[in-house]
Amino acid sequence: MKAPHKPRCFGSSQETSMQYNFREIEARWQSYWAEHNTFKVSNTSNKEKFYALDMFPYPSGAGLHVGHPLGYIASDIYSRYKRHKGFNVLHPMGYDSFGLPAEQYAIQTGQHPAITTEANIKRYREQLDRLGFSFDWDREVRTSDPKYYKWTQWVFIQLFNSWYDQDMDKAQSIKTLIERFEKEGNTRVNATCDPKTPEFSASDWNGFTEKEKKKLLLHYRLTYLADTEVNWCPALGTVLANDEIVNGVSERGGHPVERKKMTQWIMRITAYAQRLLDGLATIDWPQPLKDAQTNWIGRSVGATVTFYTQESDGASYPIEVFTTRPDTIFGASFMTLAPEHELVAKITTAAQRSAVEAYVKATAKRSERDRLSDVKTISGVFTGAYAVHPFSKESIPIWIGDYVLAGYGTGAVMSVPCGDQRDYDFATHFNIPIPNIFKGIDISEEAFADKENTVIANSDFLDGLSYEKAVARVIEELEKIGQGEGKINYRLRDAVFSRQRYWGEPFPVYFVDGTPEMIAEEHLPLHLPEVAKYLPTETGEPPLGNAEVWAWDTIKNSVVHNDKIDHESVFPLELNTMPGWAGSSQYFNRYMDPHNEEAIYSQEAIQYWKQVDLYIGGIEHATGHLLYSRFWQKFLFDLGIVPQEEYARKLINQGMILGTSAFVYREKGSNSLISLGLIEGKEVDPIHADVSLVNASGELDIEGFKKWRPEYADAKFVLEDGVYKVGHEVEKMSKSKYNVVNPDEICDTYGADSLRMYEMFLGPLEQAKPWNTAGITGVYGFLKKLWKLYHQGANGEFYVAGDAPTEENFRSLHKVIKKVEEDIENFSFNTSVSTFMIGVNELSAQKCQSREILEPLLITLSPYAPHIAEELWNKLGHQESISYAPFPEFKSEYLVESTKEYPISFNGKMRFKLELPLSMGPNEIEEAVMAHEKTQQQLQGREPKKVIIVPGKIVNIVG
RNA sequence: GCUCGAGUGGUGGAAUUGGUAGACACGUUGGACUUAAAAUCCAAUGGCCAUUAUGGCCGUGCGGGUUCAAGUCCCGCCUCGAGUACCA
Repeated sequence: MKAPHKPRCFGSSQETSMQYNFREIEARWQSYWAEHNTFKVSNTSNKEKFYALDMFPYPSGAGLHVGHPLGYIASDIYSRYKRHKGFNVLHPMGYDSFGLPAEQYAIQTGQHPAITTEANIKRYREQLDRLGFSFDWDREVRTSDPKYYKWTQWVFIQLFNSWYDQDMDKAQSIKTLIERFEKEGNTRVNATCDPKTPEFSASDWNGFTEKEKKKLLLHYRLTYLADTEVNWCPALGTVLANDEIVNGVSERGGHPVERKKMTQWIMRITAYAQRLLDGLATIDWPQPLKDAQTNWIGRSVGATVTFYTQESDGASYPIEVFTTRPDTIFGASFMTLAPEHELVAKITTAAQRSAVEAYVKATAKRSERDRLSDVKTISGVFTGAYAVHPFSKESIPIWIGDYVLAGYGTGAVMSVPCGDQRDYDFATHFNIPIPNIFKGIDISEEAFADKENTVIANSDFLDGLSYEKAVARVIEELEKIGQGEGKINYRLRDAVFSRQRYWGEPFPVYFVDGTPEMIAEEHLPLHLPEVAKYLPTETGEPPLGNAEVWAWDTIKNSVVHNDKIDHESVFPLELNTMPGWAGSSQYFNRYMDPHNEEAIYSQEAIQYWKQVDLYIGGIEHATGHLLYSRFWQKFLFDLGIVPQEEYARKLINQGMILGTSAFVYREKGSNSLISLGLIEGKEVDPIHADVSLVNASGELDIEGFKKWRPEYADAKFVLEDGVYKVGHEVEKMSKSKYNVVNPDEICDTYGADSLRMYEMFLGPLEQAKPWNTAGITGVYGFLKKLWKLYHQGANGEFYVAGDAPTEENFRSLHKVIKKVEEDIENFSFNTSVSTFMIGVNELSAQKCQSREILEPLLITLSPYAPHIAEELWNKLGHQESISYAPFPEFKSEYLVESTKEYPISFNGKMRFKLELPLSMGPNEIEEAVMAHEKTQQQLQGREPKKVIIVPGKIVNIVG
């Protein structure tokens, strides 16, 4: 046996204070902050408040990868900066801890989702703690905590007890509605309600049974029960929202989705459509996000028009249509109904009946997905019925076609083939006439849909009018004959709020004789019960149907065991649970007063914090959480319990950090893996290789790969230059793509400060950018350099010089202060990291070890690299944390730098270079340049121009 | 199809809003230190030409335009990415 090797590296085994020992420093300051409650924040302070919020995470079992903390780092830098600027900063964190993965895991293993969730949260917390965030953990919330979901249930009850008064344009207590019904019925009530609500008088109302009244009130409540066609996913055993479906399959798992009728709780978000739209103008959110919400709400202005069917057997039915082009009404040569339209069966003639029925059946069979993917094929069938044109009184045929959607507008359209391409294609296909109502426009090839250049013709009283005038005129005429009115239509649908899942908030609802009742507020929360299994029951009821303890005793006001029901006042509870967005729709307000058991939050707390000043999170929530939470906030505003109608003043969407995946290439039909350079001309399948098995030059650790993937243990590796080279591709960072980089490992190797700075350095916050571990050595080197600059001697003792810094030292420092402050204010964190590197390089070259320079430099640096800043701050003799030290003020006198040459240009198409002494200040330069300019201008007989000096830059001349 | 966003070295990206394009970093190359490696430090690094230094020309997806001056503004294209999808 040989003697054991000497240690490879002397430096690391003999650590002195010379080394930048980030592991020890970071661990020490993290526990210091925790012990001293450094970031605990009070609701009473003389300071100005600032609220910086992150989208709270779902604690998944995979833990954090380096992409997750990007937004948290940015908000933490901003929070720390604001503390230095003297603000009282609320910077909380919590967990969106209800969700499907924990439930799926429970189904597979039988382990309660709460246990999984708890374990995941613990791991998340450990990972977050290592990054040195300045969260106030005393304010942590978890959506799955009964103390929290009590208030989610509470908001639900408030929604149930409210209706939307369009005259007041706000939500009102349902009691006010009942009073009006008792006095005057519903004919004069202008509410957002079910369009199929019948009209009734006061005496009608007073004559209704309690059950009938309750049923009618559901037409008005802001959350209501209704039978709806929903997206049912058999594999997950649950209903999905539209935004949980991607390309016709479930977002999670990719399972097929079908249509199914179910009784569901629904949120009447459509009541707030206009306010959700208007509010966007008042908030500083990214334009693409605003656009996404605007499109989602989909406001369109037009008119409703009622056509009556031609009388047959003494019956004539009204068909209401919505159109954005009422001006083209004289061009309507047919009508089209959605196949699901309720009048289809009534108006179809005997001769057409079999054809129509066959068509309706055929379309019902086609899944939503087929219908969407096959938009080119034109299909439809004639009903045999005719409608009477409201003005020309001509008969126009009524067709059905699947290009008309039952779910939008009224499910029926007046078809104007000359003005709409879909109507045009339909008319051409079925040989329906295409009358032209546009002056001087050729419609022989395609429809003319341009509003701007429209002059109406062949249209009776609309002839010669422009689009705008014609619209106004035709609406006037329609109202005269009672067959239509101006109308604004929204694409936004009411949001289904029920999920057939276990791991979510239970509804505080029980049923008496089939009608829903709310559990009294003082008995909240209604706890999630234990169940034997997490799947739907044999009878197809949601998982809560498996609970033994699951009915509400109205006498004792408590949940009872099903088998202990011994009197008649025990009623079944709602078995659905709330969707993921329930808990996330008000958590930002709860952080203001998270332990309050009397109220959702105290008025003192919300009046102090008011609203979020900075919200950072991903754009993927544009039409989900970020829309629903605005809806809840507006509702809570109507109730008078929040002071702001919009909860987040400014929002930033951080871009995703992408992973770099590695691939090996297997030749088709063989078990040989071919190196990247040799695959050309061969048919190969790319196979993901774990990125940890690849070195910086893209060479694969073959033995490691064989161990990791035993099925390739016997594979033949075809090498180039003696090594196996992998291919690379940038993809979303994900466990399944084996490209995940763990922040813990980065912290071990380079430290949290390096990780924080590097994540910022990678690129602009809003932009997607690939992770590259190799690049972190840049910022790591910077921190080491800074450390070394203030340590000297054989043992590397901490050292600062007491003597006054030079002008040059100050210049370097103040450049950093100015730029970093500007960059933080503009959220350009990437460029400020460069600024630090330049600054420290300069100071290092100047051999500046001055205390007077180091102190302000550390405060400037501390938002980015809090641990090293805190350590050096402490070595300077400060007893208090650096976190609240005032941000240094930048002094402009240090920034005046004169360059030697000033190119001067002006209209004479000439260019001069002026030599000026370096010592000149801006005023002197301006004078000198003006004097020069004057001479030149006068030589050419022109008026002199104003000269603007930009310090350190070129001379500007403005006319 | 529609809406939005983006195209700058080998790579990630700077450019104070029209004013010396390529800051800073990675990577690469060369050098110093070392038995060697690591670490550290120094130098070079958009392309082409010239070279004794000074230098010259081209260059921000493509084609035009405005301007003394354009990565930046205007017009017309091309490519890529994201979202949305028969919305009457």
